Amino acid sequence: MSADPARRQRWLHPAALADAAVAQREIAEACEVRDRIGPVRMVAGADTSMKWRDSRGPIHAAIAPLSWPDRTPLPAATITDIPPFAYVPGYLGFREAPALVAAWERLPEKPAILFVDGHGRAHPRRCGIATHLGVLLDVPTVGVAKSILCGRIEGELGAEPGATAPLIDCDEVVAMAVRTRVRSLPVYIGTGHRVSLDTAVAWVLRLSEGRRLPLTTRLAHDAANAVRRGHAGG
DNA sequence: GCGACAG
DNA sequence: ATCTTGTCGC
Repeated sequence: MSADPARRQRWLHPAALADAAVAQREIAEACEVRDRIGPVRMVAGADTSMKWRDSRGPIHAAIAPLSWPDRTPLPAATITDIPPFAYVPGYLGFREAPALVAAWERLPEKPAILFVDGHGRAHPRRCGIATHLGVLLDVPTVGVAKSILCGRIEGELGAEPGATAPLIDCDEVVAMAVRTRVRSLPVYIGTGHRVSLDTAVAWVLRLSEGRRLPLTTRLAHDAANAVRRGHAGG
């Protein structure tokens, strides 16, 4: 898609953890922080679901599309896969991206922007799962995370919906803490790939609809859970 | 060395 | 991420 097969293989299935860190730095280098988005007639959310305390069991991935601007949910593309290893903070992409890439390939039509559950550049090596997936697919992605992996909020975050405060790591703005709903914890929005930070925040706000998480995330979460519950032993 | 740590 | 029940508020 965006790289030669050998490099792509290392970006998706690194041989060891040390190779994974190298791959993440390469992906971060390939990541584009400026807007490069086509006509938006469809957007989508990406999420995975798994059994409680079974970090090595099967993961169920879903990509849930939504027509734009009418916001009509379209059939989700799903797949069940066995992750290569248990969850390790900082390496989420290697665990979930293979299944999400497979789900993406099952979509009859490709969305213009993909909203991913997790961070974009707000990662120690600037390679959260949103960036990881975006570069692999060469698709515009936005990271929507519910908690911080690294960095700290600069200043005070207002209480009104729409209020923002930068998330800074090593003197670099890596994401925005955004209040999407009154009296709710903030959400951390970041560039995944080919979407600027301002554009990412604007899109999440217009998809929030008075809830903490954007509609795309909610639909993907529901679709992934539905697959898990319909799965043997789910 | 110790604590922190997306999903 | 995940389980489960209840409770509070618009």
